[in-house]
Amino acid sequence: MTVATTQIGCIKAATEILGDKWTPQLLRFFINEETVRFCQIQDLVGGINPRTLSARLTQLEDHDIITKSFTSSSRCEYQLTEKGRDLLPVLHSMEEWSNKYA
Amino acid sequence: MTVATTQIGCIKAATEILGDKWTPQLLRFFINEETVRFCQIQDLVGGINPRTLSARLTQLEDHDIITKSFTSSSRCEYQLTEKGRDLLPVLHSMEEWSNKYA
DNA sequence: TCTAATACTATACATTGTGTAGCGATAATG
DNA sequence: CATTATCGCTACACAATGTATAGTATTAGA
Repeated sequence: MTVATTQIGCIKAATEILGDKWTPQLLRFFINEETVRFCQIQDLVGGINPRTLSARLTQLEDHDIITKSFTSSSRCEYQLTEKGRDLLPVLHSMEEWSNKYA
Repeated sequence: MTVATTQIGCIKAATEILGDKWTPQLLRFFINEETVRFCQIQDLVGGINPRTLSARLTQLEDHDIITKSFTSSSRCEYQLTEKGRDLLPVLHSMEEWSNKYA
């Protein structure tokens, strides 16, 4: 009982990130591509609203899961932090489950 | 590129389940308690809307992740299927990440 | 029989996500 | 150097989703 409550609290941080629509898919791209640009994601993911994408990237930055670096005064690219790369095992286990039951 | 697209598609099944608000928390309870009742979840999770809970349970049933069995004509309990138990590794990896960065 | 719990549903509202358009700035092309 | 395309977003109105609160029929327990 107490155990249960404790463990549920502990999953929350991950669900707050991965629970948002598109976020797991986005992170997948980061893992495959190392550095990613805004419009690259738009093209690859297909169907994501730029406003939503913008919100996700900002949120991921705020949580230190990705970093934004400018390649010129107006163009930028994003890449995973260590914290972000640590999500890889989660994404892998999701992939395994998905493959088994797709 | 082609690889990326393939892999993203593969994560989708898991995100469709775990991406909905509350669902990972719910599943956590199933794992700890084996069989769970509607109001038990309401109490344990705290704050989940019964309408939302109802929708989640129906969805999980539709995806063969839980089964519903009646203990009387109007009372029932839910439990994980094998497919549902296979989500345990995902939840564990989410827990690990959460613990590391909470 | 009375009370409390179970497993929900109903309604109105708040929050979140979407489609489409567009904008200022920069990079590529001719 | 002028034109065109691309980049990284924002704005708007709308659709979908989740929430607070209340309520319902049934039933288990005292």
